[in-house]
Amino acid sequence: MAAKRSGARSKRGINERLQPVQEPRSEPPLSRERIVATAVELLDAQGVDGLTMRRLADRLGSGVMSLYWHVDNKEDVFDLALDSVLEYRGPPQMVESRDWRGEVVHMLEDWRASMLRHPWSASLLPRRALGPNILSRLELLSNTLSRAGVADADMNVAIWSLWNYVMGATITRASFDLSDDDRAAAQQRLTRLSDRYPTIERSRLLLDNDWGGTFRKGLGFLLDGLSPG
Amino acid sequence: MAAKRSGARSKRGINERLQPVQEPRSEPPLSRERIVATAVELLDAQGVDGLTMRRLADRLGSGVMSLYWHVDNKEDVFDLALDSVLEYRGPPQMVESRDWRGEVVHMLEDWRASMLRHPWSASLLPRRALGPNILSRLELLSNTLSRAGVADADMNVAIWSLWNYVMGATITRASFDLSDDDRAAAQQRLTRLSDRYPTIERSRLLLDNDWGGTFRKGLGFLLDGLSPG
DNA sequence: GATTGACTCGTACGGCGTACCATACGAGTC
DNA sequence: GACTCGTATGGTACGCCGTACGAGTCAATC
Repeated sequence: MAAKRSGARSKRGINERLQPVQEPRSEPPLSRERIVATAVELLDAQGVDGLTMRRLADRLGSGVMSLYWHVDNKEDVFDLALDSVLEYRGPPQMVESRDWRGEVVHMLEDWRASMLRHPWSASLLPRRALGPNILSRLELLSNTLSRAGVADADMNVAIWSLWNYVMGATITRASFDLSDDDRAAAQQRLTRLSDRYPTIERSRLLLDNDWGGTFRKGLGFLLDGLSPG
Repeated sequence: MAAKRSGARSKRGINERLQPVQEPRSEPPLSRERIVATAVELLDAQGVDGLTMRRLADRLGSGVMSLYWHVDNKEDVFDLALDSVLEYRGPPQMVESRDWRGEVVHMLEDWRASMLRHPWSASLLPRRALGPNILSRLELLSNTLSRAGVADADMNVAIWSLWNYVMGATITRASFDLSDDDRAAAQQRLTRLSDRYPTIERSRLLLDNDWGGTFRKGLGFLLDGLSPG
């Protein structure tokens, strides 16, 4: 049952006369854009499992089945929400910089940041198709690498390597985002088994939570390997 | 009523099921192991969404609620199935080889292969905890890199970089495993938009389906970047 | 025989995605 | 005004889901 009747919905009006003052009351009409925006809100607030068509409709003040006029099904909602979150606006100063490495790093860090701002996107991406915003990023990447002198023969490998790295890092980060307590507990569990896993115990692998720094440093290593010089 | 770890069910009669033609009918008793094995079967056959507790029970010839004696809940089943699929037996000849690079490549390729043999595992891993088999692999990796001369300060970055790479590659591969037709259609769609994405169109990024080769080559680049020499 | 603990499972509940269908409304046509 | 028709909304219902609850079975032990 639709939660609230604010009264705005009832005919009530004494006169139907058109009113020049825009009537702002009742919800704006449904639209694909509004549905997607609300879905992102809901996903941000409640995570992947928190998005249900019923809740989405509630938040929109509409009936559940009305959604299906604008979207095909729930999968569709996921696809749209995901792509909507991955738009890229380019580096701050679009100077024709010769700093290809900086450009690549900026775009990939932004990519990661965009996904981490909406952690559900990381776990969603693996099952989704390539939307326009993702393709744009790949295009930009390809372009920059080309200008950087990566050989055509290595281009696809380079792109996929960077893609893999970003995806792996982001998905990992998003899913292992434990509280400090959890992390400490995990490392402690590890310590208890330290005869089994002495090396990773020693390096405190699970305690290290400088995700950003680790990401940047590892990306540097990968670019070292990829760049010709 | 949490299910207890009951180790000792072997108390059972020394022999009771001895030779006579095995009674074809009645199922063997439920057990954690049997549940996990059947869950893997079901996941292989029907994918993540295909696994339901009802179907699992059906396949086991038991009632649904009986499962809950042996596992906590459905999440638990996922965790167990995932870890069960990631066991690693080490390189073929456990020679004390000086070929650290070969060892790393072997383990990571095996990792990828194990997950691709059960494609659901790729989309599952991101949300799961680190099971013993995963930790073993990390331990081995850490060990090998250490012997290879990777500095302690870089160790965690190196491990996570390789982890990221493998995860990204595997998840991507598992989810983009389109048919040839699909792939051609995707590339065609891209061609239609070739003014928008000229560079990736030209490199035929989506048509390249030598996933294994790309994986190996990119891994090589990453190791180049990681290795001191 | 009674008790106990390990194990099995039927029933039921609340929630899900969505198919189907009735409805409402504005615009075009006669 | 009466009519269709495309667009949009949403109530009801169906079948499936995970799992809480509690009753039932059976062997081992007293």
